[in-house]
Amino acid sequence: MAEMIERISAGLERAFAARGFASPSVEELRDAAGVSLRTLYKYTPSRADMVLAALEHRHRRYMARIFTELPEAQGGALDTLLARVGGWMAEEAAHGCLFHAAVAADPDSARLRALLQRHKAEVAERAASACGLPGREAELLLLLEGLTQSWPLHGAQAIAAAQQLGRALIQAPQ
Amino acid sequence: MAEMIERISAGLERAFAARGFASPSVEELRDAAGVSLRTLYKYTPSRADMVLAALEHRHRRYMARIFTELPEAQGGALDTLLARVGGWMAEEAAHGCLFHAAVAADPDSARLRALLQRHKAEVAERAASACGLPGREAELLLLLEGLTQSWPLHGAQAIAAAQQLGRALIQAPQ
DNA sequence: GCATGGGTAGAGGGACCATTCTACATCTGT
DNA sequence: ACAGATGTAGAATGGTCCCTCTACCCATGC
Repeated sequence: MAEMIERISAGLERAFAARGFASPSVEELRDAAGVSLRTLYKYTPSRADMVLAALEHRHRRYMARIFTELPEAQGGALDTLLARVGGWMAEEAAHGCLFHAAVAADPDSARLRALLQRHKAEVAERAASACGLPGREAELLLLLEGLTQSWPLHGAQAIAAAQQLGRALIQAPQ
Repeated sequence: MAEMIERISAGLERAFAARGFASPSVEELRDAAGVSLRTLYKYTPSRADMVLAALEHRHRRYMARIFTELPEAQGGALDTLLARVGGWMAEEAAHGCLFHAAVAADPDSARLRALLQRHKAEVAERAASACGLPGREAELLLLLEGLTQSWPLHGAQAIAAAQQLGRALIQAPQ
């Protein structure tokens, strides 16, 4: 059933977000997913697949939360975007970006690397289009990544810094 | 001897940088350090200590490479700083910041978290003082982290984006 | 009534790994 | 010459973990 993989992915995402990627054993993941070991392995045939399922679920949630119903105005869109990322950090990702954490925990996995790249590229692209700044994906991704990574250290100050740099980005041409 | 711990730390840093923090076994670390298992455990009594020794060594190398002999001029200093971080990424950290990777691989370690915070705080402080931008640590760290994290995706474009945002930071007051 | 598909519960295999311990080599100062 | 500190080489231990497999339960349709 489609609901089963959704339920499993949601549980896995919760488990990995709370406990990191290295330490939770498959038995802990089973408890978090709320199914039996056999069913867990049926839908995600290896621990690596459990990681991928969790990240795909997170990607969907992140995109939905960050990009839906942004204001139309250029500056307003970017400001809102950055504030939402700050809110996401506070509520969901106090330990930093889950995609980077997954790759760091298993740097040899090509599938994981590809998923990270796809996630970041899609975020940059959606941000550029939402803010009306085509071709500025590099600058926007730099702001978003900088905010995500410096939020644990500077909190609300990091959001303000990102918004200030974002205004400079909009005013500066080229 | 002091040279022994230095040699071990250097080898450990190389091993973790090349293979990540999760997968290398202590035997691999021993080979990378070029000493016996007994000596390795004498200077770093647990695998967690090996990680800390590697990160301390990296911190020293990073600070020395990024911050020595920066130009005096405000804009020149920040431009050079960001270019050097780009060079560091290309040559030494193609897979991203080693400190973040270590914390991601073992999120429960308080010592590791503290070391990450100290490293980032010191980087931000040195950057602010080198660029003559006291009180702008949050903005500078955001730029540096953004560059570090987006470099794997955008390469030289990421450096240019960081430098452009850096110029905006210097011109904008407050 | 019962075959079947999809679920639970949980034990076991086989491999790997961090750490400790034993036995031996080599330098150094006296 | 030799005692002691410091090193190497590598085996043994104890534990954990991923994954598989057996045994069983239960709804649904014919």
